[in-house]
Amino acid sequence: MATTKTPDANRRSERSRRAIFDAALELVGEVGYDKLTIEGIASRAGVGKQTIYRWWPSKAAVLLDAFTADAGDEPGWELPDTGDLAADLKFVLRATVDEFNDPKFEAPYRALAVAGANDPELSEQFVNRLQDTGVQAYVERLRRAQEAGAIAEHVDLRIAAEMILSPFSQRWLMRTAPLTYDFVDTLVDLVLGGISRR
Amino acid sequence: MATTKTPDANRRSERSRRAIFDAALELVGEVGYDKLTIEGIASRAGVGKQTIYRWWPSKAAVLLDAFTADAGDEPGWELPDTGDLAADLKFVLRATVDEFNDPKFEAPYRALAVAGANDPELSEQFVNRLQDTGVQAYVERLRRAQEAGAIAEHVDLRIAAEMILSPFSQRWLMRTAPLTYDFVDTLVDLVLGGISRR
Amino acid sequence: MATTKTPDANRRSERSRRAIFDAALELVGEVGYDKLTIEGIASRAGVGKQTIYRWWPSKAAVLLDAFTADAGDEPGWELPDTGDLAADLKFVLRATVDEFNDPKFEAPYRALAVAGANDPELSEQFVNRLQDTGVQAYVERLRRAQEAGAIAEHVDLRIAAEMILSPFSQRWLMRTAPLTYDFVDTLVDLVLGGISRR
Amino acid sequence: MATTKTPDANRRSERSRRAIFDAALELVGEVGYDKLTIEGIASRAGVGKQTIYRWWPSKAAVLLDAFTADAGDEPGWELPDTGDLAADLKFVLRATVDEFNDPKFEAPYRALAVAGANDPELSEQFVNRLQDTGVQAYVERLRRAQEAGAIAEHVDLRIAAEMILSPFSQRWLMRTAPLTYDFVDTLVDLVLGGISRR
DNA sequence: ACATAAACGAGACGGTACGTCAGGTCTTTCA
DNA sequence: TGAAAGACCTGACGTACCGTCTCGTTTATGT
Repeated sequence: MATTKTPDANRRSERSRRAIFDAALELVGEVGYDKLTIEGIASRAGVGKQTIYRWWPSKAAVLLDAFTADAGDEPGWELPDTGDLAADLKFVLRATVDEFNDPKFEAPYRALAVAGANDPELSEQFVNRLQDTGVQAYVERLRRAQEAGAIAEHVDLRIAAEMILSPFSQRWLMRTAPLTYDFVDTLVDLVLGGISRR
Repeated sequence: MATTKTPDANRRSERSRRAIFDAALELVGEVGYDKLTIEGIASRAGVGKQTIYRWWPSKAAVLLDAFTADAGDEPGWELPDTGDLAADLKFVLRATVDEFNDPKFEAPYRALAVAGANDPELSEQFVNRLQDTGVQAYVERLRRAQEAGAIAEHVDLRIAAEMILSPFSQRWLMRTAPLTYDFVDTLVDLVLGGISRR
Repeated sequence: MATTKTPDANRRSERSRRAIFDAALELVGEVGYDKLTIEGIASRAGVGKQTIYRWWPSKAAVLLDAFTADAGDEPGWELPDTGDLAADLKFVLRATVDEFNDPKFEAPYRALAVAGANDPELSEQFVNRLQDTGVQAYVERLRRAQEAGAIAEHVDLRIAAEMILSPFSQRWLMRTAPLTYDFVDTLVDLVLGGISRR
Repeated sequence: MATTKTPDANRRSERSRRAIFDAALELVGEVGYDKLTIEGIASRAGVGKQTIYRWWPSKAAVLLDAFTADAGDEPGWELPDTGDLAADLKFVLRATVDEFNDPKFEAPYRALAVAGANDPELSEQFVNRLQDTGVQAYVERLRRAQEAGAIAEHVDLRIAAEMILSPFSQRWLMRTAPLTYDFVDTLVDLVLGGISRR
């Protein structure tokens, strides 16, 4: 049956799991991802190193679990639909601006984005568990707008969502410019209206 | 007399500098950024470790110099201007698709993008020396289009450029989807025309 | 009511005890004493670690029991007495040469000798249960020879026994020289006759 | 030429070497050989672990070097020769009794004897560098006595020396009985005269 | 015959030390 | 005096076992 050394999850210590998550999130905020170490997490959590290695393959995996356990991103998340697409998008994006400017959120999320860029396997998990849910919610809202006739039929909604979200993510990840309400408002307007003169 | 420890750049060995760049680029392609080490570079380059530490503060800095020395991105780079904005953008973006799909280019560029995300100081250099030149070229082309009346006056051209480039970068960096000619063509059309029904 | 945690020896599993002994003796032969581990014994014996810790305080104690259970050295062991002291001693020592050159015997016995040298408590048990019986048998045989007038009255028989046995043990333990029939024959003659010229 | 990674002994730090020896000898006295660790030595010596691993293959090797560097046993060591063999032997053995009863000496020497018993390679070095010099000195003294006619010609002097030294070593190593002046005096008399009644 | 309590197998746990790798500093030797 | 070589201290890696501590599951009475 090829189980090959899988530890018994039933006997797992919930207390340790929580302590490891807390320690990981604290430490990544304090020292940054590069200086985050398994030993440091174990020590802060009051846990043996082996208890971490038993359940996770890398510090990135620990952090990913810690982050999702914490910020649990309920899967069925949805954007509001007041009928006014631009307003709805701006509303949600402004909230996201606040979230991404929160230091509690920033350190682990940036660390995961970065670790993912180097490790395709982790990247997939990161994207699936954290980014895609967000993108899907946008695509869904755009789909309803398209059905209501507000968006042209030929438009690829996935790409449309990326036109909104990627400039946002990119600015944040690369720190090329601050994330402001103005920025997202302008972005939404340009995406909806296009840049060409009519 | 306040130089305090700055080595004399005149006496610097050009041979060593080149060897270090070559070794760094080779190795990052072979083992990836995480497993790239100063010792490895020094050994491959036939150089003492100190020779690296004397001139660069980190492996990221070495790589950045190596990459820019190699792919030198001449600063006065410009987009073509045939009068057809959409065609010009698509032309350049298709070339960029090919470039980003080239393994030679991918490893170091991704490494730098990632290292930058965690290190604001490096990030600034990376952005200034590699990304901004690209964005500026786009902004410049868009400005000419705006002057020619093809783009509405109120449009923030920087954000417009990001609407094109960020979805592209993001897909590549996060590997969320392959970079294709179709994708960039669609992207250009949507950015120019907007997604709303007229 | 001061029993505090003594396990009930009646309920003890004989099957496990045997399996542990077998595993310990096998493993000490295969990997040596230093690399002998409690976990290894438990695993080889198909036994929980706790079952070992319940009954023995250390791997040395397990090995000591395993060895004595196996090579049980009946306590009332005696040297032959044909009337010819030298011949009797040589006969027994030659048999002992063979025994000590048997690999089955060597690994655990050496391990115990060594472990004992570092651990006085264990040493006592080892000496009492394995070595003293041997020495006593020699002393006994010498005593009879002394009573028969073959050995001078003033001789300390314990020391006399050690003069025979210690060079033997020492050569074996330190591997300073091979154990041969010649060696023990010569030894017996020298001990009996002394080295001085008459 | 097959040098395979041998470090350059010229550049070696004498300060570190000494500190390691001191730490090893101190620690083996304080905690015993089993609980002596490379990490402990490194830490006590204020030295990196790698500096130990660079120069020695095991804690036993460190201890052996430390002990011989300290108690340097000048190779040309000789027993006194007053013409009275018994007196000379007793004199030297009484001094050795004192030495072996000195706690400073005991811990490392016992540790080495024991480690050697389990590791043939180490054993050889231990025997060559510490034990053989002693035995040789005895053999030498006995040889002179033999030449002077005090010892029978047929006597194997190596075995004669072992008859004196092995009971001594054995008692000490196994703690079977205390080392006293009386013991060594008796031993010498019995070895010289034999135990048989004349 | 059955209840019950102990020993049992299994193995997760907090730890310690292992032996290795690389970081960044310092020193020696050479051209 | 810059550079090669590489020893040094430091600290994290991932692994192996330690001895303790639950978990169900036998097993062996003792009522």
